[in-house]
Amino acid sequence: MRAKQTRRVDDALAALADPTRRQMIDLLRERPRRAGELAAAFDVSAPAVSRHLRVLRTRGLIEEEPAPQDARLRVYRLRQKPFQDLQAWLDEVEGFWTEQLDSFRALADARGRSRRPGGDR
Amino acid sequence: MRAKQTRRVDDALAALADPTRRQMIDLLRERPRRAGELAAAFDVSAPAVSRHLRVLRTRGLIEEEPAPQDARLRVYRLRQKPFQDLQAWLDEVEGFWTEQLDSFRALADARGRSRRPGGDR
DNA sequence: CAGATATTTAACTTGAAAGTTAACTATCTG
DNA sequence: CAGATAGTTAACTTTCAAGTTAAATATCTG
Repeated sequence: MRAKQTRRVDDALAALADPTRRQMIDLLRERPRRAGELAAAFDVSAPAVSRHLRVLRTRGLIEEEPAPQDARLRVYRLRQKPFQDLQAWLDEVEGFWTEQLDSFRALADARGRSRRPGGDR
Repeated sequence: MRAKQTRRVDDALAALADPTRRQMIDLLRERPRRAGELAAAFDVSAPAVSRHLRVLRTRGLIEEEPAPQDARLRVYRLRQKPFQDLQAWLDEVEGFWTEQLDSFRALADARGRSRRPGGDR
């Protein structure tokens, strides 16, 4: 039913697992940027940055296009879809609290959260 | 000043990077579960599951408490905060499209998106 | 054309992550 | 108490991600 979506969420999460890539997203969130701009922002070598960008691209989080004025430069920008997918997944997870917590937390609070009169399960 | 929040988002993303852990969240989303229940759901050994749970716990995504009736059992449940933090971060990222894309894309489209025809994407 | 610039690919090293089996701890049950 | 059950920790192996430097590719500039 949602195997493909699940796959995309996993892709996005895998891509975002590395803090450097996470920060790259934060930079690209402000505006599209060239590879060199990003490389300057992080204290790692250019090849390392290049590989991070490749990961982000193959996982679908960003897209690349050559800069119009100078074809040596490559400009990277965010793609929307994976972030939408992530949000959709998080909304599902949030259901845990909106659906269940009402009844559950009411019960938990009622019994003081650490005591154990038989309640759940 | 959101260094601490950034840290938490990185923690959450690191914890969710592994697809097995991602699926564990999906199971815990339905209801709190024991370690053994989760182990049964995944085709890996119990120690492997135990370690995944530890990662999820130390990164703050779940919490553990002994089951009331049988202290051998440990019940794991989702914690809300990291997911809220993630959503907050995603909302920031989404700003890219709502704030900037309007003007940016309008401009890009207006000038034909690049000097070359066709190749794009 | 020669040299500089931007970025990627290649080749390699290293550290950590994830899996395994075996052993340990704690708790329950007859 | 003896044995079973639930789960974790220990010790080890293997795979892989991320970093590095060096070389390659492509494009711009004088």
